[in-house]
Amino acid sequence: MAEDGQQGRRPTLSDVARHAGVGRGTAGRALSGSGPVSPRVRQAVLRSAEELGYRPHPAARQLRRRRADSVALVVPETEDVVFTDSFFPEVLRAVSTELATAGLQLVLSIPHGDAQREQLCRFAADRHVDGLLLISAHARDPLPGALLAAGVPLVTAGRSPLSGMSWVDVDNAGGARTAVEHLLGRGCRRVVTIAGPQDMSAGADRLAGWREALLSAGHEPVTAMAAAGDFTKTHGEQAMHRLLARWPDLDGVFCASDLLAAGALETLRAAGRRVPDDVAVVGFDDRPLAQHLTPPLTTVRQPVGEIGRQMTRTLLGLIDAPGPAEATSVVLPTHLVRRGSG
Amino acid sequence: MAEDGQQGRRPTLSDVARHAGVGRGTAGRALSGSGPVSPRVRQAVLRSAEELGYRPHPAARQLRRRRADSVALVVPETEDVVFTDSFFPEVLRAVSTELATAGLQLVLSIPHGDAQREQLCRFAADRHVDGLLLISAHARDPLPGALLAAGVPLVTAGRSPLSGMSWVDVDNAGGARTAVEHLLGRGCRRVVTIAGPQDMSAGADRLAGWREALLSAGHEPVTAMAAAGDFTKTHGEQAMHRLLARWPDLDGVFCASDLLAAGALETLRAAGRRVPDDVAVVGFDDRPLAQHLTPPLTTVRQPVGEIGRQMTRTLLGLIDAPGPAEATSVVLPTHLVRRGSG
DNA sequence: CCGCGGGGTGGGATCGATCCCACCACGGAT
DNA sequence: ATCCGTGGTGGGATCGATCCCACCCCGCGG
Repeated sequence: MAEDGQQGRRPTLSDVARHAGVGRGTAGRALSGSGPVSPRVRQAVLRSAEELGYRPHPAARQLRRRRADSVALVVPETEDVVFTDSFFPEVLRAVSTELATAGLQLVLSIPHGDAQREQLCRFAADRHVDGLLLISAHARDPLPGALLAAGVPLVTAGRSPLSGMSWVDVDNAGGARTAVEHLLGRGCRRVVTIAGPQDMSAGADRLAGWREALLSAGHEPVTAMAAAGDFTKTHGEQAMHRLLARWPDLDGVFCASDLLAAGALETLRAAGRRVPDDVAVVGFDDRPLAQHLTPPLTTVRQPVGEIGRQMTRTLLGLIDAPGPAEATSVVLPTHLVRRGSG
Repeated sequence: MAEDGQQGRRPTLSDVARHAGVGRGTAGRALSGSGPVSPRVRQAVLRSAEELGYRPHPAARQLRRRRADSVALVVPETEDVVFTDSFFPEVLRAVSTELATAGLQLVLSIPHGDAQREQLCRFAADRHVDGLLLISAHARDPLPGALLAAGVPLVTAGRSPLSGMSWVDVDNAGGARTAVEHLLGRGCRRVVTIAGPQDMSAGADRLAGWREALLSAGHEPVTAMAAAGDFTKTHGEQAMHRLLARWPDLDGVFCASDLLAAGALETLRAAGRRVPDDVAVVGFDDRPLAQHLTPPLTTVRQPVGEIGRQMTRTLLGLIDAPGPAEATSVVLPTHLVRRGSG
C-alpha cells in the first residue's frame, strides 16, 4: 500500500503540504494568509487543499488558538415567557444567520437549577465559548451578574442595570407612549393600563411610558391597575374585571402584552362592552396571536429579529476588540400596528 | 516565583498529577477510571483535582478521543412552520434537558441555502458532532438523505420513508380518526376536512386518518377539500369558503392544524354559521392559539415535549451502540382536548 | 533459589493546527 | 568581492488529554 494516500482518513494539513510538495508551515501560512508565501506556492497549496477537500479540524485549532469559534445563547429555564411566544424562535433565527456568516457555531444552553448555572459559569470562564448571548428578563436573576464576573464577552437582551454590561433593548417606554397617544388621539377620555410584572424592565418601562404619555397630555393617571401580575391571559382577564368595577367609565386600555390584551378582550366581551366602539384596546409585542383575536388587535410591534441581529453584532464586536472593550447599548424603535381593536 | 503554582492558568491534568505526586498516566486513569489504580492513589488524585478545580479541556479531549461530546439540532430554514408555532421551543427545551443530563452540548444549526447545507453535511461526516437531530417535515427535502449518507447517528422528527432512518413521530392518523369519530359521535352527518400540505407526512397522515374514520363508519368521504394548501390561517379561510359553497349542508369540519381551524372559524362566522351548533370544528396540534379562539378550539393534542425527549434518547442509543446500529422508530399517542368548538 | 505473572505506575507518542525560530537565497549596498 | 537585510521556507515545539508500552515490584509456583 502506498504510504502517501491513506484512504478513509480526513485529509490533514500535513497531507495538503505533502501533496503540494511544500512544508507544513508554508501550507499553513498559505491557507491562513498569516505570513509571506510566494504566489506560485500559494496557488499550489490552495489547489491541493481544494482537491483533497481539506477542512481544518476545529478541535485542534481550538486547542492551539485558545479560541472556541462558537458562541453560547443562554436562556434560563425560568424564562417561561420566552418559550410561550414567538419571541425566542425569531431571535434565534436572526442570531443563527448572523453567526453563520461570521463562521461561528451556535451553542444553546438552557441551564436547569443552580448546579447547571454554576457549570455554565465555569464553562464560560474557561473560555470554551468566545462569548455569550443572554436572554434573561427578570431583574433578580443572578445569572447575568455571575456571567459578567466571569469576564467573558456578554450581551443581554433587554437593558441591564449592571455596570459594564452590554445590552440590546427595544424602546418599551416610547412604544407605550405611542400607544397611549393613539388612544387619546382617537378620542379616549379615560385610558387605563394593565401592567406587566414590574421586576422585568420591559414591564416597568411600558408602565412608565403609559404614565408619561398621560401626564404630558394633561390627564391624571389612574394608579391602581394590577401592576403585580405577569404577562398571562388570565391576569389580563382578572385585571380588566377589577378595572371595570373601579372605573366604569373607562374607554381605553393599554395592555403591556398581547396576551394581557387577549384576556382583557374576553372580559370586555363578557361585560357587554363593544370593542373598539365602547372601549378601545391596544396591546404590545405583536405576536402572531394578535391578528387572530376578535377583533384583531391593534398593538405595538417590536423588531424581534433585529434584537437578535444587533445582539450578535455587538457580541462579535466585543469578541474582536483587542483589550477589555467598553460596554455598548442599543435601543431599537417600536411602532404601532393598527388593527380592529383600537 | 515558584515553578509549581503558575497562577492565572487553568489547571491541567499535569498540574493535578504533580500536586498529587503521581504521574500523568496514573492521574488520568484515576479520573477516568479506565485502568487499575490503587485506592490510596485514586483518593489523592481525586482530592487534588477537587482542590485545584480541575476540569478537562474539551478541545484536547475531543482531539484525542475523536468524540465531540455534542449533538446538533438541525432545523432547515425552510421549515417556517416550526418557527411560527410553539412546537420548536418545546422540543428544544426537552432536548436540552435530556442532553444536559447526559453531559452533552447542544449545537443548533439552521442552514441557509445549499452552501450551508453542504457545509453541514461535511461537518457531520467529519464527526464534529456525535449525532444529529433533524426537524424536517417536507418529503422533498434532500437534507435527511444527505445526512443519513454521511453515516452519522441521526434521528428525525416525523416518520421518514428513507430506509435506515430512525425517527420519532406522533400518531397523526390515529389522532385524526379520533377527531372524526368525536364529530360523528356528537351527531354530525357530513364531516369534511381541510387538509394540510400532502408533501408532509403529518399532512398526509391526518388526511388518511379522516378518510379511514369516515369509511369505517359507513360514510362516503367528500373528496375535494383543498388538499394542496399549507397549514396557514389564510388557506383555512379560503378552503372553508369553497367547502361551504360546494356542500352547504356540512355540519362538521376536521382541520389538519389549529391555524387552519382559526381560518375556518372566521369564514364560518362571516357566513353566519354558529359554532358548534350549526357546524362543529376540530383542529390539530393544540397550540396556545387554540384556547384563545372564539369559541375555544376543540383539538387533537400532540405530546411535543415527548417528541424531543424520545428523539434525544433514541439518538443517544445510536451513539452508544457499538457497531452500525439498526434504525429505531417511535410513535407517540395523541389525544383529543375538548373545548367549545366541537 | 530463581523465574514468572499480574497489579500498579510513569512517561513517550499521538491527535492536528499553529507559533516560532532557524535557515536559505538573492538583491542591493559598501 | 563581502556583507547585510528581507522575502520565503521547513520543521520543531506546543496546546492538553488519552493511548499504549515498558517497567517495577510483589507473591507464588516450580
